Amino acid sequence: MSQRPEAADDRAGRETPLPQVVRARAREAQQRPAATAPAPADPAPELPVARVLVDLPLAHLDRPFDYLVPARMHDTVVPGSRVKVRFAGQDVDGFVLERAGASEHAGRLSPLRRAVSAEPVLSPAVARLCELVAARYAGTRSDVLRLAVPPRHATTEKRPSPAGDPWAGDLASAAAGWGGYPGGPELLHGLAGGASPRAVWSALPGESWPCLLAAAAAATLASGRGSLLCVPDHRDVARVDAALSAALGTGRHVVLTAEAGPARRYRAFLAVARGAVRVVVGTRAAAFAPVHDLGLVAIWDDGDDLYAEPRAPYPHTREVLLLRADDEGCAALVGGVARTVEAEYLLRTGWAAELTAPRPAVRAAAPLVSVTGATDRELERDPHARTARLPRSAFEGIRDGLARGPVLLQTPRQGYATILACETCRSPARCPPCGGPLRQTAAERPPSCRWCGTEQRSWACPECGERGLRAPVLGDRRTAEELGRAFPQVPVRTSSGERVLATVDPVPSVVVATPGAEPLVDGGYAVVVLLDTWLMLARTDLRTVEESLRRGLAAAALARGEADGGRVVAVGDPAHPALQALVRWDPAGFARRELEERRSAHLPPASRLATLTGAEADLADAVATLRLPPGAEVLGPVEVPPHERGPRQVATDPAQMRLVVRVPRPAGADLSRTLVEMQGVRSARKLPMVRVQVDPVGLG
DNA sequence: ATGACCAATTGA
DNA sequence: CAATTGGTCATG
Repeated sequence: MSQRPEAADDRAGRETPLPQVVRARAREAQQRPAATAPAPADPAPELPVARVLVDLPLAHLDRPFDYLVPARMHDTVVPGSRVKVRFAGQDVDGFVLERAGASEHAGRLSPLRRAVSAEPVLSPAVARLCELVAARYAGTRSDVLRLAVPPRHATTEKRPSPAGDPWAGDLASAAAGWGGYPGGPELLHGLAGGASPRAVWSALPGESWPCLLAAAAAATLASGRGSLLCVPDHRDVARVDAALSAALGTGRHVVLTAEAGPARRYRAFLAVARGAVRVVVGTRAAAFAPVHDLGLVAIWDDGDDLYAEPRAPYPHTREVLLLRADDEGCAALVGGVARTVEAEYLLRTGWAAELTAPRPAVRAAAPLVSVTGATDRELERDPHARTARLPRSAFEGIRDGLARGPVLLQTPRQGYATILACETCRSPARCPPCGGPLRQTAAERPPSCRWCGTEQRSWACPECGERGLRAPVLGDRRTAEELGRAFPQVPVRTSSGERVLATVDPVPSVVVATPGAEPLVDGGYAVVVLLDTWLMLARTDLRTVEESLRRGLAAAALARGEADGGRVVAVGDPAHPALQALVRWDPAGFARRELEERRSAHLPPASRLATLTGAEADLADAVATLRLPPGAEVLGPVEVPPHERGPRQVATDPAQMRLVVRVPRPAGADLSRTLVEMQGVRSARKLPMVRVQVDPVGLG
């Protein structure tokens, strides 16, 4: 520990300069008594070699290293356990991949420094999965391992996991809900019989999908196999948790989320790793859960952006689960009310089968959807509507719905609320120099750009030439206040951000919610109003149209069916394809068209794409060393928009630039391989790293 | 990362 | 000539 200041002194030249070799010897001599070298290794009698994956951030060291297992660690050092080893002069953490009788390595092996515990936290299947994910996303196994294995909690490890009989799934009680889907009962029987079907499931609006997921898990359990169910957030986890308790009884499944806190999280993880439970529900971190005898992976609403992991190498939960299904040969279920283009691609390639209800059943379960334009002329007719800034038909819809039950208003998130738009054509107002959104900061000031701060005194709409601006949406609180004045006889509540309501009572009331925060209501909403959809639909990147439809469908699916009087009013452009898909309740058709567009635009999932981010010179250098497969294109570099940059840039930092590399989908593995190779070379040569993201979610 | 080694470069 | 710097390589 005392070497560091001395080394600094050496560099500062306070001592008489000595030849480097002499200095190194001197330091070594000082170090030897301090570092209590363990007694000369007395290797384990059997399998004395441990293959260890060392936790290092360096791309070129992403491979196993062999160590000698001292005899006293023989029982503790099991495959998948944690160890500490000496590597390049420092103590580092590692996982034991396997024990071996001999090493390929020619040199002498160092002994393991310490066996941390005998708990096999990294199963062979998960170790393979980490390798596959690292390869797919051009990252390192140690980065993926940080996502896959939760931090150790020693106290929890000492306690045994409650062991029950993990088997005996009950198929009969759960089968009912799947009867509404042709192929559904067959899916369940396949799972119960040990088969591994793969399906993209378009759930009916209002479907009690947690029960169907639980039924699938129960069927899989009946075949002696485990299940892994991923859902977007902890509200959904709670619903599936309850459904699993109903289907399996208590103690047969476990909840795995990061929110639970380190002790509870590790406790649940250990129960799975030890095979005490074989059914897991959780959020994106659960995708790596070491479920024994995995028979089924399932993901609900795979278009939710919560599935995009924000830490390197930025894997997507759906892709992790699909890699796993391929590797472990288990069943896969990709379900949702909406359908992502990636799910559509699974159908197109024949990887999965389609599981959809017949058209009449969809019609019967879906609410009646209408679209209304938001013209000021309509607003003027009704003073109440004007106060709430609602089109008249939406206002009337709310009034009509309140006579029959609760009404839901979905408003864009608060972040959207301050963006200005053209008064005439509703195009979002953007800053001419940088393209950032314009906003009004104070009533007396001219509008300014949120990215570069430039004030715009003489803005004119590039679409229609008009000069008028309007603040299109009020925040959800303000909307709620104004609705409260318009409908004083009913309660008005909000659900958004920090205060999300899980449910509301099935009585007349108004609920204002942001996307993803809509409360559930028993029996469904009488009316659902989607406010200002044009605002969300006008955002720049390609994903947002699909995303808007997904959110619209999710809210609309909470309304009663048409036969029960369920109505949905969407405020926006009736000609917009996303709103037409909503009116027809045709998420599959929309996904098909969207996939076709992506294909012709050479965008994922029809192509595989990676972004490289860094200083311009480093990018040029990096891309020059790539061995790109045939058909590859390099686009850019362009400057990274200010709002996407990391926190606080020093003025002297070179501008962050981004370029895009794109290849046909079959060459995706080649692209990832050459990116890994490039990162390895850069890391070994101590060159500045460039950030690599394969198929990033929010491109644009 | 850290450290070792080698070759080219600098300095008196 | 020695000392320094910079690139490359290995780390078990």
